[in-house]
Amino acid sequence: MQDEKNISVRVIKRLPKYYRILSSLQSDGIKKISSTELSRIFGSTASQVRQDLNCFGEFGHQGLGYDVSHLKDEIGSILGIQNHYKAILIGAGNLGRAVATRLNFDMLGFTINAVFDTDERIIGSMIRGLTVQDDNDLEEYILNNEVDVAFLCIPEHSAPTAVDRLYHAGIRNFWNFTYYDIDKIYENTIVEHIHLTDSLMTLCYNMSKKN
Amino acid sequence: MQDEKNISVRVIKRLPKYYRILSSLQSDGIKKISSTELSRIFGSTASQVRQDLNCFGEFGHQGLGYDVSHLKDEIGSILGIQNHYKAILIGAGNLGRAVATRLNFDMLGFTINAVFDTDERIIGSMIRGLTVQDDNDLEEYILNNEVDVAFLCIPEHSAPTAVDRLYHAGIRNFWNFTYYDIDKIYENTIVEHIHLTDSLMTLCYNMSKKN
DNA sequence: ACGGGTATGTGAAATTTTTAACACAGGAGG
DNA sequence: CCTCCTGTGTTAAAAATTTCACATACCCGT
Repeated sequence: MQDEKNISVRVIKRLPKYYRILSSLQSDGIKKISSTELSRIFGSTASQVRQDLNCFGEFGHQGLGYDVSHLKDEIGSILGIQNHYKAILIGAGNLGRAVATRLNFDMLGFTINAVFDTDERIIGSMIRGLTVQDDNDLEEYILNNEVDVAFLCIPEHSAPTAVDRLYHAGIRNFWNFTYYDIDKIYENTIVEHIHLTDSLMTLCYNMSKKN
Repeated sequence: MQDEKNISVRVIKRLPKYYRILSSLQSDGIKKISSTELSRIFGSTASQVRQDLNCFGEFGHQGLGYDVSHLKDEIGSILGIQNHYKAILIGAGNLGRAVATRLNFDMLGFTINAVFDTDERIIGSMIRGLTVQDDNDLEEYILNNEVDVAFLCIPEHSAPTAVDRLYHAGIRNFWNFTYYDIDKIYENTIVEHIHLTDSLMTLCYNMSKKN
């Protein structure tokens, strides 16, 4: 691919939204779109759209705009969703189940191949066609199966122990719903966070400011 | 409070993390902290910490640092967590239950006062001491009870209808787990999003880049 | 009471990010 | 085949954000 060194985090964070919008346009049967129109849907400026896309190559046709389908595929490719990384879900409580059932992973570059929990009442039950396994069997599973990433849907207090086990079993990539600062503690990890309470506090601020 | 006009979104988004860190320090019995030490925990620079805090006033003591407890309270006050906004939860599936049970709302400026769902198998069941109500009774509830904000934990396709009903019943603030662009469509709304797939795609990108 | 050491508050510089401006490629129409 | 028009790619300016640097305030020990 192009030289990927100088792409800012800011641009990367916008790519999924472009991808989402383009998918939607594609479903609606729209073939072409201009940066102006795309920026209107996105909620930004045409300049920014062109600037963003040009980080990765020239995808448009002058005087004509962008081919929706092609641009979607290009962005998908930049994001790496063709990879189908193998994930395991740690924690099969409400959050774990919500994550597993809500997202269409096949379209997102991931597949969940196993689910683990410590709660004996949950172990053995089914989630999306997978049997919830005993947390004690985690290391053995990782040893015998390729695992690229762990989705951490466990309570806050379980995070340190769980991460330590996962890390020592060789896992380096995490989708983390807890506030435990993995990449501060362990070398060479890639971590993406979902911070629910941070989001809620931001909402709180905005509501308070309004009144 | 101070003049709150020129505070950037960037600064606001960092406040919850400061609050979280300070709470943790307080639990550990730490009374004072310097901007340098705080920045180390946060993962930023001492300058940024001081710059951020000075947006809202002078909370530190020169040569001494910041009083953990006092600073925490100040930031909490800026975020408005003393407000205890009245929330209703729309959708009592896995995600709704996860949100309701996982977060300690009392410490976050919110209380969930009612839960609604459309699924007859779920209606009548309990979540955190609340009985899940029939979605059809939504408007009546809002008419008779003060409601500040709705937490949208419903499937993607239900969002347009649900938001339309909520908006017309008078709700203007949303914590939105769907991709439905409320503030693009309805005037005068405050919306905070949790975009799960966007986060996952960012993770995908970072993993792909690494290899 | 006084001097040394520490860490804030702050204004200015450096950097990053966004926006504006425009030359020009490519298609459509005459 | 030529001209007009649309909308990209790109360079330059503007705005925002982060970092630097330092004067100054305050505590502490002597």
